[in-house]
Amino acid sequence: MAAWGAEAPPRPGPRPRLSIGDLAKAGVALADELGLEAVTMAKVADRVGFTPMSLYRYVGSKDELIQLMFDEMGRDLGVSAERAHGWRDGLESLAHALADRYTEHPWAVDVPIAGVPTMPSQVAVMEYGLELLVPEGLEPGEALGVLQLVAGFVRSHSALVRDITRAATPGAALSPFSAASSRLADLVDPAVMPRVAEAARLGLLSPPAPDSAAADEELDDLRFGLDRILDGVEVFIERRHTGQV
Amino acid sequence: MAAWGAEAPPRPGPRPRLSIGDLAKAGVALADELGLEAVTMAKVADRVGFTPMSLYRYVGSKDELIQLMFDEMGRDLGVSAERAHGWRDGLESLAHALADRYTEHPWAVDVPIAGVPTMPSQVAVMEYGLELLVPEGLEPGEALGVLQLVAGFVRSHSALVRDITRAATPGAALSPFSAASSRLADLVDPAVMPRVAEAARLGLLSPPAPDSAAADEELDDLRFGLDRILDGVEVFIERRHTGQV
DNA sequence: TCTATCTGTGTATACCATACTCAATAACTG
DNA sequence: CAGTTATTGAGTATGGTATACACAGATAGA
Repeated sequence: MAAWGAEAPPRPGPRPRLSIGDLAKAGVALADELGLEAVTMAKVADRVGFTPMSLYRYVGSKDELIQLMFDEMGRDLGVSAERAHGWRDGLESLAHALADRYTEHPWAVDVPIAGVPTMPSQVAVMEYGLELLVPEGLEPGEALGVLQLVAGFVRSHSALVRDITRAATPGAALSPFSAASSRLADLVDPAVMPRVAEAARLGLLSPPAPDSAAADEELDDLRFGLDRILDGVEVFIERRHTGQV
Repeated sequence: MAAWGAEAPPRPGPRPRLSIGDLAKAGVALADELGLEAVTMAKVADRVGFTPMSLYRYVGSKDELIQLMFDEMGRDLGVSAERAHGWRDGLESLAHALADRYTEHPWAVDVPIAGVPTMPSQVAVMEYGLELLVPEGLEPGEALGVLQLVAGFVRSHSALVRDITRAATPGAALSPFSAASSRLADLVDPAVMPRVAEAARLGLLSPPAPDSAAADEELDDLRFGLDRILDGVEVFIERRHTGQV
Protein backbone atom coordinates (compact mmCIF):
# COMPACT_ATOMS: atom_id res chain seq x y z
CA MET A 1 0.00 0.00 0.00
CA ALA A 2 1.25 3.34 -1.08
CA ALA A 3 0.65 5.02 2.26
CA TRP A 4 3.37 2.92 3.83
CA GLY A 5 5.86 4.61 1.57
CA ALA A 6 7.88 1.89 -0.04
CA GLU A 7 11.02 3.48 -1.48
CA ALA A 8 11.06 3.48 -5.29
CA PRO A 9 14.07 2.01 -7.07
CA PRO A 10 15.66 4.19 -9.82
CA ARG A 11 13.55 3.99 -12.94
CA PRO A 12 13.57 5.56 -16.40
CA GLY A 13 11.28 8.46 -17.00
CA PRO A 14 10.79 11.77 -15.22
CA ARG A 15 10.96 11.77 -11.43
CA PRO A 16 7.61 12.37 -9.79
CA ARG A 17 7.39 15.97 -8.65
CA LEU A 18 5.07 15.13 -5.80
CA SER A 19 4.73 12.54 -3.11
CA ILE A 20 1.59 10.90 -1.85
CA GLY A 21 2.12 12.79 1.37
CA ASP A 22 2.10 16.10 -0.49
CA LEU A 23 -1.23 15.18 -1.98
CA ALA A 24 -2.66 14.16 1.36
CA LYS A 25 -1.43 17.37 2.96
CA ALA A 26 -2.95 19.46 0.19
CA GLY A 27 -6.25 17.67 0.66
CA VAL A 28 -6.15 18.19 4.40
CA ALA A 29 -5.46 21.89 4.01
CA LEU A 30 -8.32 22.20 1.56
CA ALA A 31 -10.72 20.34 3.81
CA ASP A 32 -9.64 22.40 6.80
CA GLU A 33 -10.50 25.58 4.96
CA LEU A 34 -13.58 24.63 2.99
CA GLY A 35 -14.84 21.30 4.28
CA LEU A 36 -14.69 17.81 2.89
CA GLU A 37 -17.22 18.40 0.14
CA ALA A 38 -14.88 21.02 -1.28
CA VAL A 39 -12.20 18.40 -1.79
CA THR A 40 -12.41 17.59 -5.47
CA MET A 41 -9.68 16.26 -7.67
CA ALA A 42 -9.68 19.54 -9.56
CA LYS A 43 -9.26 21.70 -6.47
CA VAL A 44 -6.56 19.52 -4.98
CA ALA A 45 -4.75 19.50 -8.30
CA ASP A 46 -5.00 23.25 -8.49
CA ARG A 47 -3.53 23.58 -5.04
CA VAL A 48 -0.45 21.56 -5.92
CA GLY A 49 -0.16 23.17 -9.33
CA PHE A 50 -1.16 20.11 -11.31
CA THR A 51 -3.92 19.19 -13.68
CA PRO A 52 -6.74 17.08 -12.27
CA MET A 53 -5.83 13.93 -14.12
CA SER A 54 -2.22 13.96 -12.95
CA LEU A 55 -3.35 13.07 -9.46
CA TYR A 56 -4.25 9.63 -10.72
CA ARG A 57 -0.55 8.95 -11.11
CA TYR A 58 -0.43 9.03 -7.31
CA VAL A 59 -3.79 7.75 -6.12
CA GLY A 60 -6.09 5.23 -7.67
CA SER A 61 -9.26 7.12 -6.90
CA LYS A 62 -10.64 10.01 -4.98
CA ASP A 63 -11.71 7.66 -2.19
CA GLU A 64 -8.12 6.59 -1.79
CA LEU A 65 -7.06 10.20 -1.50
CA ILE A 66 -9.65 10.77 1.21
CA GLN A 67 -8.34 7.80 3.15
CA LEU A 68 -4.82 9.16 2.84
CA MET A 69 -6.04 12.48 4.18
CA PHE A 70 -7.56 10.72 7.16
CA ASP A 71 -4.30 8.94 7.82
CA GLU A 72 -2.40 12.19 7.49
CA MET A 73 -4.57 13.96 10.05
CA GLY A 74 -4.11 11.11 12.52
CA ARG A 75 -0.33 11.07 12.45
CA ASP A 76 1.93 11.87 15.37
CA LEU A 77 -0.62 12.12 18.12
CA GLY A 78 2.13 12.78 20.61
CA VAL A 79 1.28 9.95 22.94
CA SER A 80 3.70 7.30 24.10
CA ALA A 81 3.14 4.30 26.31
CA GLU A 82 6.37 4.92 28.18
CA ARG A 83 5.27 8.36 29.27
CA ALA A 84 1.82 7.21 30.34
CA HIS A 85 1.09 6.72 34.04
CA GLY A 86 -0.65 3.40 33.69
CA TRP A 87 -3.13 2.13 31.15
CA ARG A 88 -5.97 4.38 32.20
CA ASP A 89 -3.97 7.55 31.96
CA GLY A 90 -2.63 6.33 28.64
CA LEU A 91 -6.07 5.76 27.17
CA GLU A 92 -7.26 9.12 28.45
CA SER A 93 -4.33 10.82 26.77
CA LEU A 94 -5.14 9.00 23.57
CA ALA A 95 -8.79 10.00 23.72
CA HIS A 96 -7.97 13.64 24.27
CA ALA A 97 -5.33 13.64 21.57
CA LEU A 98 -7.83 12.17 19.14
CA ALA A 99 -10.52 14.61 20.19
CA ASP A 100 -8.11 17.50 19.65
CA ARG A 101 -7.40 16.27 16.15
CA TYR A 102 -11.07 16.04 15.36
CA THR A 103 -11.50 19.57 16.62
CA GLU A 104 -8.68 20.78 14.40
CA HIS A 105 -9.98 18.82 11.41
CA PRO A 106 -13.75 18.68 11.78
CA TRP A 107 -14.23 17.13 8.34
CA ALA A 108 -12.50 13.96 9.54
CA VAL A 109 -15.69 12.66 11.13
CA ASP A 110 -17.24 12.64 7.65
CA VAL A 111 -14.59 10.33 6.26
CA PRO A 112 -16.18 6.91 6.01
CA ILE A 113 -14.55 4.17 8.00
CA ALA A 114 -12.92 1.86 5.50
CA GLY A 115 -12.64 -1.57 6.97
CA VAL A 116 -10.13 -2.85 9.44
CA PRO A 117 -7.60 -0.13 10.26
CA THR A 118 -4.54 -0.57 8.09
CA MET A 119 -3.21 2.94 7.64
CA PRO A 120 0.04 3.79 9.40
CA SER A 121 -1.43 6.26 11.86
CA GLN A 122 -4.15 3.82 12.85
CA VAL A 123 -1.68 1.04 13.26
CA ALA A 124 0.42 3.30 15.47
CA VAL A 125 -2.61 3.77 17.70
CA MET A 126 -3.03 0.01 17.81
CA GLU A 127 0.54 -0.50 18.89
CA TYR A 128 0.12 2.11 21.58
CA GLY A 129 -3.06 0.54 22.90
CA LEU A 130 -1.57 -2.94 22.89
CA GLU A 131 1.43 -1.66 24.84
CA LEU A 132 -0.90 -0.25 27.44
CA LEU A 133 -3.31 -3.12 27.81
CA VAL A 134 -1.52 -6.40 27.13
CA PRO A 135 0.68 -6.01 30.24
CA GLU A 136 -2.56 -5.74 32.22
CA GLY A 137 -3.45 -9.25 31.17
CA LEU A 138 -5.72 -8.55 28.23
CA GLU A 139 -5.56 -10.75 25.17
CA PRO A 140 -4.57 -8.82 22.04
CA GLY A 141 -8.08 -9.24 20.66
CA GLU A 142 -9.56 -7.87 23.86
CA ALA A 143 -7.17 -4.94 23.82
CA LEU A 144 -8.15 -4.13 20.26
CA GLY A 145 -11.78 -4.26 21.28
CA VAL A 146 -11.15 -1.73 24.03
CA LEU A 147 -9.28 0.45 21.59
CA GLN A 148 -12.14 0.33 19.13
CA LEU A 149 -14.43 1.33 21.96
CA VAL A 150 -12.38 4.36 22.88
CA ALA A 151 -11.62 5.50 19.34
CA GLY A 152 -15.19 4.98 18.23
CA PHE A 153 -16.57 6.94 21.13
CA VAL A 154 -14.24 9.86 20.56
CA ARG A 155 -15.21 9.90 16.93
CA SER A 156 -18.94 9.86 17.52
CA HIS A 157 -18.62 12.40 20.30
CA SER A 158 -16.58 14.65 18.05
CA ALA A 159 -19.16 14.35 15.32
CA LEU A 160 -21.85 15.48 17.71
CA VAL A 161 -19.78 18.35 19.02
CA ARG A 162 -19.01 19.51 15.53
CA ASP A 163 -22.64 19.46 14.45
CA ILE A 164 -23.78 21.22 17.59
CA THR A 165 -21.10 23.83 17.19
CA ARG A 166 -22.07 24.35 13.58
CA ALA A 167 -25.75 24.65 14.46
CA ALA A 168 -24.98 27.17 17.18
CA THR A 169 -22.73 29.24 14.95
CA PRO A 170 -24.71 32.03 13.34
CA GLY A 171 -24.15 32.29 9.63
CA ALA A 172 -23.15 28.69 9.24
CA ALA A 173 -25.18 26.64 6.83
CA LEU A 174 -27.33 24.56 9.08
CA SER A 175 -29.12 21.60 7.63
CA PRO A 176 -32.90 21.47 7.84
CA PHE A 177 -32.44 18.78 10.43
CA SER A 178 -30.23 20.62 12.85
CA ALA A 179 -32.55 23.55 12.40
CA ALA A 180 -35.38 21.37 13.61
CA SER A 181 -33.67 20.50 16.86
CA SER A 182 -34.64 23.81 18.37
CA ARG A 183 -38.23 23.03 17.53
CA LEU A 184 -38.09 19.50 18.83
CA ALA A 185 -39.92 20.55 21.94
CA ASP A 186 -42.86 21.47 19.73
CA LEU A 187 -42.77 18.30 17.68
CA VAL A 188 -42.69 15.82 20.52
CA ASP A 189 -46.02 14.97 22.04
CA PRO A 190 -45.53 15.00 25.83
CA ALA A 191 -48.27 12.43 26.20
CA VAL A 192 -46.44 9.95 23.99
CA MET A 193 -42.87 10.76 24.97
CA PRO A 194 -42.93 12.42 28.35
CA ARG A 195 -39.27 11.99 29.15
CA VAL A 196 -37.99 13.34 25.86
CA ALA A 197 -40.41 16.21 26.18
CA GLU A 198 -38.97 16.97 29.58
CA ALA A 199 -35.41 16.73 28.28
CA ALA A 200 -36.32 19.11 25.48
CA ARG A 201 -37.84 21.46 28.04
CA LEU A 202 -34.61 21.35 29.98
CA GLY A 203 -32.79 22.43 26.85
CA LEU A 204 -30.79 19.22 26.60
CA LEU A 205 -31.73 18.75 22.97
CA SER A 206 -31.06 22.25 21.75
CA PRO A 207 -27.69 23.65 20.84
CA PRO A 208 -26.25 25.38 23.89
CA ALA A 209 -25.93 29.12 23.89
CA PRO A 210 -22.60 29.96 22.28
CA ASP A 211 -21.13 31.34 25.46
CA SER A 212 -17.74 30.58 26.87
CA ALA A 213 -18.98 27.59 28.84
CA ALA A 214 -19.74 25.62 25.67
CA ALA A 215 -16.23 24.23 25.38
CA ASP A 216 -16.32 23.11 28.99
CA GLU A 217 -19.59 21.30 28.48
CA GLU A 218 -18.21 19.45 25.50
CA LEU A 219 -15.20 18.40 27.51
CA ASP A 220 -17.47 17.27 30.33
CA ASP A 221 -19.44 15.11 27.92
CA LEU A 222 -16.26 13.59 26.58
CA ARG A 223 -15.08 12.85 30.08
CA PHE A 224 -18.40 11.36 31.09
CA GLY A 225 -18.49 8.82 28.31
CA LEU A 226 -14.80 8.09 28.60
CA ASP A 227 -15.08 7.53 32.35
CA ARG A 228 -17.90 5.04 31.83
CA ILE A 229 -15.86 3.12 29.26
CA LEU A 230 -12.71 3.11 31.34
CA ASP A 231 -14.60 2.14 34.49
CA GLY A 232 -15.89 -0.84 32.55
CA VAL A 233 -12.42 -1.73 31.35
CA GLU A 234 -11.12 -1.38 34.88
CA VAL A 235 -13.70 -3.84 36.12
CA PHE A 236 -12.56 -6.26 33.45
CA ILE A 237 -8.88 -5.85 34.30
CA GLU A 238 -9.63 -6.35 37.98
CA ARG A 239 -11.47 -9.55 37.21
CA ARG A 240 -8.64 -10.72 35.02
CA HIS A 241 -6.12 -9.99 37.77
CA THR A 242 -8.16 -11.91 40.30
CA GLY A 243 -8.68 -14.77 37.89
CA GLN A 244 -12.44 -14.34 37.59
CA VAL A 245 -12.41 -14.24 33.83
CA MET B 1 -40.07 18.80 9.88
CA ALA B 2 -41.63 16.66 7.24
CA ALA B 3 -40.59 13.37 8.80
CA TRP B 4 -42.89 14.00 11.72
CA GLY B 5 -45.81 13.81 9.34
CA ALA B 6 -47.89 16.88 9.97
CA GLU B 7 -51.31 16.23 8.42
CA ALA B 8 -51.96 18.39 5.41
CA PRO B 9 -55.16 20.44 5.33
CA PRO B 10 -57.27 20.19 2.14
CA ARG B 11 -55.68 22.30 -0.54
CA PRO B 12 -56.36 23.16 -4.18
CA GLY B 13 -54.39 21.32 -6.82
CA PRO B 14 -53.77 17.65 -7.45
CA ARG B 15 -53.33 15.41 -4.43
CA PRO B 16 -49.77 14.17 -4.02
CA ARG B 17 -49.54 10.64 -5.29
CA LEU B 18 -46.75 9.75 -2.89
CA SER B 19 -45.87 10.27 0.70
CA ILE B 20 -42.50 11.04 2.17
CA GLY B 21 -42.58 7.59 3.67
CA ASP B 22 -43.02 6.02 0.24
CA LEU B 23 -39.95 7.85 -0.92
CA ALA B 24 -37.94 6.79 2.10
CA LYS B 25 -39.04 3.19 1.64
CA ALA B 26 -38.09 3.25 -2.02
CA GLY B 27 -34.67 4.60 -1.11
CA VAL B 28 -34.20 1.96 1.54
CA ALA B 29 -35.10 -0.81 -0.87
CA LEU B 30 -32.70 0.56 -3.43
CA ALA B 31 -29.88 0.86 -0.93
CA ASP B 32 -30.55 -2.62 0.37
CA GLU B 33 -30.15 -4.04 -3.11
CA LEU B 34 -27.38 -1.92 -4.59
CA GLY B 35 -25.79 0.07 -1.78
CA LEU B 36 -26.01 3.68 -0.77
CA GLU B 37 -23.98 4.99 -3.68
CA ALA B 38 -26.64 3.59 -6.01
CA VAL B 39 -29.25 5.83 -4.43
CA THR B 40 -29.61 8.67 -6.92
CA MET B 41 -32.59 10.88 -7.42
CA ALA B 42 -33.07 9.36 -10.85
CA LYS B 43 -33.07 5.76 -9.62
CA VAL B 44 -35.39 6.47 -6.72
CA ALA B 45 -37.71 8.34 -9.05
CA ASP B 46 -37.67 5.46 -11.46
CA ARG B 47 -38.57 3.06 -8.68
CA VAL B 48 -41.67 5.02 -7.70
CA GLY B 49 -42.61 5.73 -11.31
CA PHE B 50 -41.77 9.41 -11.21
CA THR B 51 -39.39 11.71 -12.99
CA PRO B 52 -36.28 12.75 -11.07
CA MET B 53 -37.31 16.34 -10.53
CA SER B 54 -40.69 15.41 -9.07
CA LEU B 55 -38.98 14.11 -5.97
CA TYR B 56 -38.12 17.65 -5.03
CA ARG B 57 -41.79 18.22 -4.34
CA TYR B 58 -41.31 15.89 -1.38
CA VAL B 59 -37.76 16.43 -0.20
CA GLY B 60 -35.63 19.52 -0.28
CA SER B 61 -32.47 17.74 -1.28
CA LYS B 62 -30.92 14.35 -1.70
CA ASP B 63 -29.30 14.66 1.72
CA GLU B 64 -32.72 15.07 3.24
CA LEU B 65 -33.88 11.91 1.50
CA ILE B 66 -30.91 10.02 2.89
CA GLN B 67 -31.75 11.18 6.40
CA LEU B 68 -35.33 10.07 5.91
CA MET B 69 -34.06 6.67 4.79
CA PHE B 70 -32.00 6.41 7.94
CA ASP B 71 -34.99 7.26 10.04
CA GLU B 72 -37.08 4.73 8.15
CA MET B 73 -34.63 1.93 8.77
CA GLY B 74 -34.53 2.71 12.49
CA ARG B 75 -38.26 2.56 13.07
CA ASP B 76 -40.05 0.06 15.26
CA LEU B 77 -37.09 -1.63 16.86
CA GLY B 78 -39.44 -3.80 18.88
CA VAL B 79 -38.06 -2.85 22.27
CA SER B 80 -40.12 -1.56 25.15
CA ALA B 81 -39.04 -0.44 28.59
CA GLU B 82 -41.95 -2.23 30.23
CA ARG B 83 -40.89 -5.55 28.84
CA ALA B 84 -37.24 -5.10 29.81
CA HIS B 85 -35.88 -6.88 32.87
CA GLY B 86 -34.05 -3.91 34.30
CA TRP B 87 -31.96 -1.23 32.68
CA ARG B 88 -29.11 -3.50 31.68
CA ASP B 89 -31.29 -6.00 29.93
CA GLY B 90 -33.09 -3.13 28.27
CA LEU B 91 -29.92 -1.60 26.89
CA GLU B 92 -28.70 -4.99 25.71
CA SER B 93 -31.95 -5.52 23.85
CA LEU B 94 -31.59 -2.11 22.28
CA ALA B 95 -28.03 -2.79 21.21
CA HIS B 96 -28.93 -6.09 19.61
CA ALA B 97 -31.98 -4.63 17.91
CA LEU B 98 -29.84 -1.85 16.46
CA ALA B 99 -27.14 -4.29 15.40
CA ASP B 100 -29.75 -6.41 13.64
CA ARG B 101 -30.97 -3.39 11.74
CA TYR B 102 -27.46 -2.52 10.66
CA THR B 103 -27.01 -6.08 9.48
CA GLU B 104 -30.21 -5.88 7.46
CA HIS B 105 -29.32 -2.46 6.07
CA PRO B 106 -25.53 -2.34 5.85
CA TRP B 107 -25.56 0.97 3.99
CA ALA B 108 -26.90 2.68 7.10
CA VAL B 109 -23.44 2.99 8.61
CA ASP B 110 -22.48 5.16 5.64
CA VAL B 111 -25.19 7.68 6.34
CA PRO B 112 -23.49 10.67 7.91
CA ILE B 113 -24.62 11.59 11.39
CA ALA B 114 -26.54 14.83 11.07
CA GLY B 115 -26.38 16.67 14.33
CA VAL B 116 -28.38 16.07 17.44
CA PRO B 117 -30.87 13.25 16.86
CA THR B 118 -34.24 14.73 15.92
CA MET B 119 -35.80 12.11 13.67
CA PRO B 120 -38.76 10.20 15.08
CA SER B 121 -37.02 6.84 15.29
CA GLN B 122 -34.06 8.36 17.09
CA VAL B 123 -36.29 10.20 19.47
CA ALA B 124 -38.10 6.96 20.21
CA VAL B 125 -34.78 5.43 21.19
CA MET B 126 -34.15 8.40 23.45
CA GLU B 127 -37.47 7.96 25.18
CA TYR B 128 -36.73 4.29 25.67
CA GLY B 129 -33.31 4.95 27.13
CA LEU B 130 -34.58 7.65 29.45
CA GLU B 131 -37.29 5.31 30.71
CA LEU B 132 -34.64 2.76 31.53
CA LEU B 133 -32.05 4.98 33.13
CA VAL B 134 -33.75 7.90 34.83
CA PRO B 135 -35.42 5.63 37.41
CA GLU B 136 -31.93 4.41 38.29
CA GLY B 137 -31.04 7.89 39.41
CA LEU B 138 -29.31 9.22 36.31
CA GLU B 139 -29.87 12.78 35.25
CA PRO B 140 -31.46 13.05 31.79
CA GLY B 141 -28.21 14.40 30.40
CA GLU B 142 -26.29 11.48 31.84
CA ALA B 143 -28.80 9.03 30.45
CA LEU B 144 -28.48 10.57 27.02
CA GLY B 145 -24.72 10.26 27.32
CA VAL B 146 -25.03 6.57 28.06
CA LEU B 147 -27.38 6.16 25.14
CA GLN B 148 -24.97 7.88 22.82
CA LEU B 149 -22.30 5.53 24.08
CA VAL B 150 -24.33 2.43 23.32
CA ALA B 151 -25.72 3.58 19.99
CA GLY B 152 -22.35 4.86 18.84
CA PHE B 153 -20.63 1.65 19.74
CA VAL B 154 -23.17 -0.49 17.92
CA ARG B 155 -22.81 1.70 14.89
CA SER B 156 -19.04 1.59 14.77
CA HIS B 157 -19.02 -2.13 15.51
CA SER B 158 -21.53 -2.71 12.72
CA ALA B 159 -19.41 -0.70 10.33
CA LEU B 160 -16.44 -2.87 11.11
CA VAL B 161 -18.42 -6.07 10.76
CA ARG B 162 -19.81 -4.96 7.45
CA ASP B 163 -16.43 -4.09 6.04
CA ILE B 164 -14.89 -7.30 7.27
CA THR B 165 -17.74 -9.30 5.83
CA ARG B 166 -17.39 -7.50 2.54
CA ALA B 167 -13.65 -8.07 2.46
CA ALA B 168 -14.09 -11.76 3.21
CA THR B 169 -16.78 -12.22 0.58
CA PRO B 170 -15.21 -13.38 -2.66
CA GLY B 171 -16.38 -11.41 -5.63
CA ALA B 172 -17.29 -8.36 -3.66
CA ALA B 173 -15.62 -5.15 -4.67
CA LEU B 174 -13.01 -4.71 -2.01
CA SER B 175 -11.32 -1.38 -1.69
CA PRO B 176 -7.55 -1.23 -2.07
CA PHE B 177 -7.41 -0.64 1.65
CA SER B 178 -9.30 -3.65 2.83
CA ALA B 179 -7.29 -5.63 0.34
CA ALA B 180 -4.17 -4.46 2.11
CA SER B 181 -5.25 -5.78 5.47
CA SER B 182 -4.27 -9.28 4.54
CA ARG B 183 -0.82 -7.99 3.75
CA LEU B 184 -0.55 -5.93 6.90
CA ALA B 185 1.67 -8.54 8.43
CA ASP B 186 4.17 -7.81 5.66
CA LEU B 187 3.95 -4.05 5.96
CA VAL B 188 4.47 -3.74 9.68
CA ASP B 189 8.05 -3.80 10.84
CA PRO B 190 8.18 -6.12 13.89
CA ALA B 191 11.09 -4.12 15.26
CA VAL B 192 9.06 -0.92 15.30
CA MET B 193 5.66 -2.33 16.15
CA PRO B 194 6.18 -5.68 17.84
CA ARG B 195 2.71 -5.99 19.31
CA VAL B 196 0.84 -5.17 16.13
CA ALA B 197 3.13 -7.55 14.28
CA GLU B 198 2.21 -10.27 16.73
CA ALA B 199 -1.48 -9.48 16.45
CA ALA B 200 -1.17 -9.67 12.67
CA ARG B 201 0.62 -13.01 13.04
CA LEU B 202 -2.27 -14.23 15.15
CA GLY B 203 -4.61 -13.31 12.33
CA LEU B 204 -6.45 -10.70 14.38
CA LEU B 205 -6.08 -8.11 11.67
CA SER B 206 -7.12 -10.23 8.72
CA PRO B 207 -10.65 -10.97 7.70
CA PRO B 208 -11.66 -14.25 9.31
CA ALA B 209 -12.17 -17.27 7.14
CA PRO B 210 -15.75 -17.19 5.91
CA ASP B 211 -16.76 -20.26 7.83
CA SER B 212 -19.82 -20.68 9.97
CA ALA B 213 -18.09 -19.38 13.08
CA ALA B 214 -17.77 -15.88 11.64
CA ALA B 215 -21.19 -14.77 12.80
CA ASP B 216 -20.47 -16.02 16.31
CA GLU B 217 -17.23 -14.07 16.46
CA GLU B 218 -18.97 -10.90 15.45
CA LEU B 219 -21.56 -11.42 18.13
CA ASP B 220 -18.79 -12.07 20.66
CA ASP B 221 -17.12 -8.79 19.74
CA LEU B 222 -20.39 -6.95 20.10
CA ARG B 223 -20.95 -8.51 23.48
CA PHE B 224 -17.43 -7.74 24.64
CA GLY B 225 -17.67 -4.03 23.94
CA LEU B 226 -21.20 -3.83 25.21
CA ASP B 227 -20.29 -5.59 28.44
CA ARG B 228 -17.46 -3.13 29.07
CA ILE B 229 -19.77 -0.18 28.52
CA LEU B 230 -22.54 -1.58 30.68
CA ASP B 231 -20.10 -2.57 33.42
CA GLY B 232 -18.99 1.02 33.45
CA VAL B 233 -22.56 2.27 33.61
CA GLU B 234 -23.28 -0.20 36.39
CA VAL B 235 -20.40 1.20 38.43
CA PHE B 236 -21.84 4.65 37.93
CA ILE B 237 -25.34 3.62 38.96
CA GLU B 238 -23.96 1.87 42.03
CA ARG B 239 -22.12 5.00 43.03
CA ARG B 240 -25.20 7.08 42.49
CA HIS B 241 -27.28 4.70 44.61
CA THR B 242 -24.76 4.87 47.42
CA GLY B 243 -24.49 8.62 47.12
CA GLN B 244 -20.87 8.65 46.03
CA VAL B 245 -21.53 10.79 43.01
C1' DT C 1 23.13 7.51 -28.87
C1' DC C 2 19.23 4.74 -28.65
C1' DT C 3 15.40 2.80 -26.40
C1' DA C 4 12.14 1.72 -23.10
C1' DT C 5 9.42 3.74 -19.64
C1' DC C 6 7.43 7.00 -16.78
C1' DT C 7 5.25 11.76 -15.88
C1' DG C 8 1.98 15.26 -16.48
C1' DT C 9 -1.38 17.16 -20.02
C1' DG C 10 -5.38 17.54 -23.05
C1' DT C 11 -9.55 15.92 -24.44
C1' DA C 12 -13.74 13.51 -23.87
C1' DT C 13 -17.50 10.97 -21.57
C1' DA C 14 -21.04 9.66 -18.54
C1' DC C 15 -23.39 10.75 -14.51
C1' DC C 16 -25.36 13.59 -11.05
C1' DA C 17 -27.96 17.12 -8.31
C1' DT C 18 -30.79 20.55 -9.08
C1' DA C 19 -32.80 25.34 -11.08
C1' DC C 20 -36.50 26.86 -14.01
C1' DT C 21 -40.82 26.63 -16.77
C1' DC C 22 -45.30 24.93 -17.89
C1' DA C 23 -49.57 22.21 -18.71
C1' DA C 24 -52.81 19.62 -16.27
C1' DT C 25 -55.33 19.17 -12.06
C1' DA C 26 -58.56 19.88 -8.26
C1' DA C 27 -60.22 22.30 -4.18
C1' DC C 28 -62.42 26.56 -2.85
C1' DT C 29 -65.36 30.81 -4.03
C1' DG C 30 -69.21 32.89 -5.74
C1' DC D 1 -72.17 25.34 -11.76
C1' DA D 2 -68.27 28.53 -13.46
C1' DG D 3 -64.12 30.92 -12.23
C1' DT D 4 -60.04 31.38 -9.53
C1' DT D 5 -55.93 29.81 -7.73
C1' DA D 6 -52.57 26.94 -5.61
C1' DT D 7 -50.25 22.59 -6.46
C1' DT D 8 -48.51 18.61 -8.85
C1' DG D 9 -45.52 16.16 -11.86
C1' DA D 10 -43.03 16.52 -16.33
C1' DG D 11 -39.69 18.59 -19.51
C1' DT D 12 -35.59 20.95 -20.38
C1' DA D 13 -31.22 22.77 -19.20
C1' DT D 14 -26.90 23.66 -16.58
C1' DG D 15 -22.79 23.29 -14.05
C1' DG D 16 -19.98 20.28 -11.58
C1' DT D 17 -18.10 15.66 -10.92
C1' DA D 18 -14.92 11.50 -11.34
C1' DT D 19 -12.34 9.33 -14.43
C1' DA D 20 -11.02 6.78 -19.12
C1' DC D 21 -7.73 7.31 -22.86
C1' DA D 22 -4.09 8.85 -25.85
C1' DC D 23 0.02 11.59 -26.32
C1' DA D 24 4.24 14.68 -25.96
C1' DG D 25 8.16 15.46 -23.41
C1' DA D 26 11.57 13.76 -20.10
C1' DT D 27 14.99 10.51 -18.39
C1' DA D 28 17.68 6.45 -16.82
C1' DG D 29 20.07 2.56 -18.46
C1' DA D 30 21.93 -0.13 -22.73
